[in-house]
Amino acid sequence: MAQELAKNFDPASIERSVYQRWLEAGAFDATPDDRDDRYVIMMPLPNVTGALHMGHALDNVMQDLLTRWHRMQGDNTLWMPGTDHAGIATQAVVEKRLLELEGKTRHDVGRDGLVERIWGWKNQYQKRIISQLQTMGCSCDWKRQRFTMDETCARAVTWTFFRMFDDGLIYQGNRMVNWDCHLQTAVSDDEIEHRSVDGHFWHLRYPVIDPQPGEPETIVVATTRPETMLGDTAVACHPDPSGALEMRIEDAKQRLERAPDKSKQDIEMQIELLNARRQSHLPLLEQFAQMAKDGRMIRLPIVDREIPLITDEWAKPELGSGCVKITPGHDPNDYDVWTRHSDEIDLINILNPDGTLNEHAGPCSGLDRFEARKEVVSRFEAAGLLEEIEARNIEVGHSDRSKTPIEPYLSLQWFVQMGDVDQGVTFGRGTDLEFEGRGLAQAAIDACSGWKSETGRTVNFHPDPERYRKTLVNWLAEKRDWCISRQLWWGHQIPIWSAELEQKPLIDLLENLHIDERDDVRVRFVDGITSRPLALPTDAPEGGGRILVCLRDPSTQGADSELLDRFGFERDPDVLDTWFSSALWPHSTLGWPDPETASVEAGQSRFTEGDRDTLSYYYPGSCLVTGRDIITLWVARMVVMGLYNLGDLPFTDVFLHAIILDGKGERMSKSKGNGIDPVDIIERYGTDAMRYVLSEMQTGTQDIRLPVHAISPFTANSIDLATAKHGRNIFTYICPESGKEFDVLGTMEDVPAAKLISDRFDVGRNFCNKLWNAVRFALMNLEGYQFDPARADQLGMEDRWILSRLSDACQQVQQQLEDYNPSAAIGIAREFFWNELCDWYLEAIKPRLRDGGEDAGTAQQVLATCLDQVLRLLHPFVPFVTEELWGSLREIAELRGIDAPLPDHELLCLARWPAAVSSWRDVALEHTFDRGRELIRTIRDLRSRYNIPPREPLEVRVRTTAESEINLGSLEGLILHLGCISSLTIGHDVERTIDSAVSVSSGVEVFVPGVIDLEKEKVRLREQEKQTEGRLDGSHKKLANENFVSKAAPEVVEREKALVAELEQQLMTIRSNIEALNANS
RNA sequence: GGGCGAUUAGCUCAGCUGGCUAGAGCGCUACGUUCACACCGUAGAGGUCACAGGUUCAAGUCCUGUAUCGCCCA
Repeated sequence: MAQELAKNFDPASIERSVYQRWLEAGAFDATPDDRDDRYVIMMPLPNVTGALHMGHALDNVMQDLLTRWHRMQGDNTLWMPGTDHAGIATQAVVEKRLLELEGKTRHDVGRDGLVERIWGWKNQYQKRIISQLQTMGCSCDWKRQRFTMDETCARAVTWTFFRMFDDGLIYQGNRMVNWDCHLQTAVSDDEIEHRSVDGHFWHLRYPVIDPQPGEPETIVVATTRPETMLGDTAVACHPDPSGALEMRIEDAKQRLERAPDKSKQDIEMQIELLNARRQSHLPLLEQFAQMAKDGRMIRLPIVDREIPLITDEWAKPELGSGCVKITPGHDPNDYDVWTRHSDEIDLINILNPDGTLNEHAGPCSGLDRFEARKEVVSRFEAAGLLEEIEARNIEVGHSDRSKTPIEPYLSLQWFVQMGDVDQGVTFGRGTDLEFEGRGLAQAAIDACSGWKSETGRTVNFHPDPERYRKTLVNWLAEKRDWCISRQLWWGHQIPIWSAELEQKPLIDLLENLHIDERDDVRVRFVDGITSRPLALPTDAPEGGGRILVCLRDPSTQGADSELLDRFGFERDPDVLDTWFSSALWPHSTLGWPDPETASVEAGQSRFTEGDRDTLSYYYPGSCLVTGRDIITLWVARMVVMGLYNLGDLPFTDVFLHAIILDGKGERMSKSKGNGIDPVDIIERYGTDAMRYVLSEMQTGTQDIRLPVHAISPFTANSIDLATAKHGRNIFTYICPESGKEFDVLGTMEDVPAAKLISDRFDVGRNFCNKLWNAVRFALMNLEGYQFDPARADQLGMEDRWILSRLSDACQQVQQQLEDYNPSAAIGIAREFFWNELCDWYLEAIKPRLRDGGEDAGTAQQVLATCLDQVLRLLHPFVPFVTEELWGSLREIAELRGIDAPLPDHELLCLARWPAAVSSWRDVALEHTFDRGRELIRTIRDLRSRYNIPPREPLEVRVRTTAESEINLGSLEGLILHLGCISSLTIGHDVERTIDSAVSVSSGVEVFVPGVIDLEKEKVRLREQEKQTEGRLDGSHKKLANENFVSKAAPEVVEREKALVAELEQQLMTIRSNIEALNANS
């Protein structure tokens, strides 16, 4: 006999060994083989900045769900795990620690020293992350695990860069970037959060040089960043203020017509103001425009620089003085103005990379930008040039990483051209799928807008395709170039060497490189803001100039880099944006560009297997699973890179799951102090409990609220963080019972740390325990069981019913998973398992099992089959408990099935996914069974109402129609047992005895003699009468309405008529029972 | 400012293309521990579906507006 299971499920006692069993069996290993059906998920690689939180848990549980489901369906399934170096984020945390612990900056330890420390950090967190993923039960192929900076991925990065450089898609240019003065790097638009802060609008007065009689002696400009005036190179006014104001007024009038009533007043006010302004300001504005045309100059205070008054449409005549200061070096709009007037005005950079002002800032040089702001203001004030200070709420961009204000900063950066290219772009160069496209962004737009790759693939979002497609397309449609350089030390260093060369050494270099024979070196000559390739030594331009050399694989091209050194070249110190390497993830991990030569670390699976290789077998993949906040970052870039390098899409489906929020509805994150570590949940509730609840919460579009509780380190009680009082800062709280302070981030040394949990996981723990006990029950009752296909002909009513329900459940779970609806899928599985199998079937067969004999054998066989199928059905959601129970079930019931044994496997995770057996489905029988269940519930309700103990045998008489009489009759045994009934009479002619309690439902009257409280009975029946009359009244009205009868669908009308007939019948029955009661009292 | 979404029982959420007497789980109330499970069983109470209009024979579901909240973009 199999070993008896413990009374309660203890997850901790099985999880480790079950996972070990999977690993030892190589159950998750993916190897190319003959199968055509493959399923490939590339993990959206978590970054090594820190440990995973519940958001990652959800993301990975969803991936594991899909992976296990497909693996059980027999697909050749690969789930590729890995981690991301996350350039800026990781460098930032390590630098921060370096400063905190050792008081050093990155410059103290140097580039190599810092990078070495980051590798140390990476190793530590990668280990932690992998351990978290494994604890969660993730069925990844760990033997293919990659890191974005390992050799294979690094090669893919430089090859892609090289190819894009060669295609002219990568260029270097001076651009206004978002500069993080703290981290001293450019950050992308995605890495900025806009915050509304209390700021000021300073109105500064600039003197006009030699004003003509009647002209103003000063011009007022306004700014939120006064220190930028030090970099002003012009003041602009509108060339045609009158026309511009006219246009604004016309515009407002048109808006007024379309506007809803509530905003009409606002717009009318605007028009009034514009009109007023025409009166008050227009003459002056016209004068400014004239002065600009006359070439009037302005004397810029403090730095004492002469700058021109120019006209440009960027100046808004309706705002402020109508004049605007132009700082092309430090404002994107002003930079645009500069591009239009570059022959008239200068461009001055006043900022050092660290946020202090440089030598161009005159007396303010050396000051920090915020000190300089004070200094400038006070100097203006002293000079009597400060017109006004206006308090104002302003939007300031802050770096996501350092949380410091971003400065627009002009610097030399590398870009990928996303927009359309004149000569077009070749996608999938050298592959069978090669095609021409207009540009990178356009190709991605097309890919989710009906375009199909050569292999027939396209991108679809789930579960709300159109909504998220729009999000992506809207973002891509801007076709903004992608700034890929970062001034960091951690990441993929840009494989470019540059130098200024005269013609002669340039020719020498080209000859030495054998440039015309090489496919791994490219040289370009920078020509203004564009560059052109030098393919032959004879291409070298006469005057020489700035030369860029790109190496395809610097790690193996030592000779080339030495040569470049000799010619005075320097390698670009910048590294690539992290997303550049993560965009390649779906193919770099498979060995691209060449699996044959891709490097494999010790213990890892190879990229080639016989004549098959991972790249051609597993690319293109199947599904990307991620949060919707990352559509633009991930999806767009992966699609672009997949198409560019391989000509095909990295995935066809994008499953966008919910975002995890805390009890207050705020996004969960560890750094906010509301983030739960999945491992804490697992320790308390078990992995399966966590997975069950996460799956249940993943509905369609609804974000997930998870009220966060802290476990008090003092009392071990749980404290709701949504209502708890904070301690000395936002990461500490006060334990209400002990009054002591605890910390939720775990970073404060002197304050005890609390674990964070959520009681929403109770549900999952309970479910697993129920499942455990159902199998435990089976183990106790399957003693001596032998499989016998002949029993298929001896099935009882409840046997056929549960098999019918099982078949339906399998079909529906499958459907819901196909629709990316885990919540509905697990809901159906739960409903079947708990409310049908446990609540009804198990209870129904208890007497049969007790009595033994052949009928017990049949019940055993059906029970074993149902549990077998339930374990399979639940496995992708709750893998540990099902795998463990699978072992126990197989031990006691070697063969399971009805008319033939089901396909078996030693490991559940490799067993066949249950298919709905259509011949088991019997809707009519289900209907009859439902009537029986209703009857039993009615009897239980009567017991409850009259306080009859559940086990006291009852005599029950049922009056019903002739048809139901037969149906219910077939369930007699079941009803007797489950209703705990001593005698049951069912018939169309059964009479009510005078002292009977009565219950009336559709077509059935239930009498229980001898337990009556006449008054109670009458009150209840009258209530039911009233309710039924109400419903009947409603239906009558509906049917009396001619429009309803003529316009509604015929089946709706039919249904209504049937309802009326039923309700009328019921009402009659109720009334006759009331009459009988009245007659008796 | 532009775009997208949400608002349904005390709590957390389902409710597809309009046909509903609006569901589930938790919580709550009453009863129940010899016979798998108290992390359980049985029964029950709980909702003018945010608000105001409209379309329709029929609106939780469609349209318009209002309020509140969230996300993305500028």
